Amino acid sequence: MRVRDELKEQAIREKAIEMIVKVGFDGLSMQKLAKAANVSPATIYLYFKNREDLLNQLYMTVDEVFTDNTLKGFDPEMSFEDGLWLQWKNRFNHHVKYPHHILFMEQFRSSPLVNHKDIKITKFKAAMESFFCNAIERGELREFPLEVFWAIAYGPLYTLIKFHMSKKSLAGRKFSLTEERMREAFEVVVRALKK
Amino acid sequence: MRVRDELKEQAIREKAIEMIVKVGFDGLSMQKLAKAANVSPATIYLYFKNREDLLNQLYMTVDEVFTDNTLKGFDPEMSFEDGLWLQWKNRFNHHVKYPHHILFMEQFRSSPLVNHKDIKITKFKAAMESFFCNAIERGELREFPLEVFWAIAYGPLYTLIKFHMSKKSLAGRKFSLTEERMREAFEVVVRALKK
DNA sequence: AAGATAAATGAATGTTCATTCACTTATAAA
DNA sequence: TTTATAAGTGAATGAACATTCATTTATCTT
Repeated sequence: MRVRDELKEQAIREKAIEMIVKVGFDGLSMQKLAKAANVSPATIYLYFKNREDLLNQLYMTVDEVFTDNTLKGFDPEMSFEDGLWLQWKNRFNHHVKYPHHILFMEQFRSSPLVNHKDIKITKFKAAMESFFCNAIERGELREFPLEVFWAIAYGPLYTLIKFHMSKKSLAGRKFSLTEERMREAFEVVVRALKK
Repeated sequence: MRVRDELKEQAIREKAIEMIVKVGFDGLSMQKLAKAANVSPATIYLYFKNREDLLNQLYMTVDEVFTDNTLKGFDPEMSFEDGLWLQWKNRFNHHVKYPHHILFMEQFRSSPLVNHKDIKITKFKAAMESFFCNAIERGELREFPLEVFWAIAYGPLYTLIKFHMSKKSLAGRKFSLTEERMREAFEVVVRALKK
């Protein structure tokens, strides 16, 4: 029996994300992907039921890596300040390590294809929610709806990450998100949220 | 000479945005669009050079409407608190009035097609930058890089708008962004940014 | 070494796509 | 009315698409 070549599947997955980021969902064709991954078009169909399945599987994998990286060293019982700072660092590091992923995720999420099962997301969401709730119960935080917290706690970070990733600059010079600047913004955010 | 029927162009534009939001860039075909707009495929090509031109024109129009709505009543000389609050209200109202637009914009921006000329954007960016700089010169604000300000000033608003637009809920109940909640978040943000 | 099995393939299939073209229709000017 | 002109059309075109299939190839078991 011939054995499965895992490198082939890897190549397909990687090239697919690369292509989607470069040329959009619109531009991703199975034949071009096959060529880019050095594989026959038919081979793709050994690993993925069809184009939609490929896209969904990519999304699920990318999301899993994100969850793993984000929860690294994290515990919902941490103090609010420590936990949120760890989240900021984890998320920043993740997006720097996998620069393609954030673009892919954004495209995927803003496209109406999303149909994926929420296996890990639930675990992730649960950890985040219990983190916030613990902090509120401990009386560390001013009382807001969860969404308002979430927005103030993470909104700025993602806007900063976008600036960091972007080739363009807001004012004349290109913005680079150092840990120092991140800390600066973080302290403003935490001071605003804490009691 | 036969006269141009502006309703036809309008129909094409509206249906295109509708379709893109519903079915993604991927799913938008010229023939389906023609059918949806009650028009011959060839008619589309009277108003738009080709598919790409159609998409770019849509983007430019949508962006122009956004700029107009956002700058309504706005003056870069306003006090920081008044100006930012007006921005929050303007942007929120805009996105509620044109719920398709934000999804379309997001898809467009996260797709690698963007190629549009920056005519109005420049005017818009200039207004925003001078607004921030004025506030800093007047000594109203703590001194941060522009991007850090921007991130703290708008990041939370957009996260809130996304929650408001989303069908899904973060905790059990669906979140609705009332002016009261917006004001609540706004005050936290302003307090964090002001000297 | 032979046989069995699943991986891998290139070429083929039928479909859908963006775009064009020869033609018809409506209207402004004469 | 007639004529000129541009709007509007349905059908056609060739390219590109997702997917399948008859074969070939590699590797495990015996």
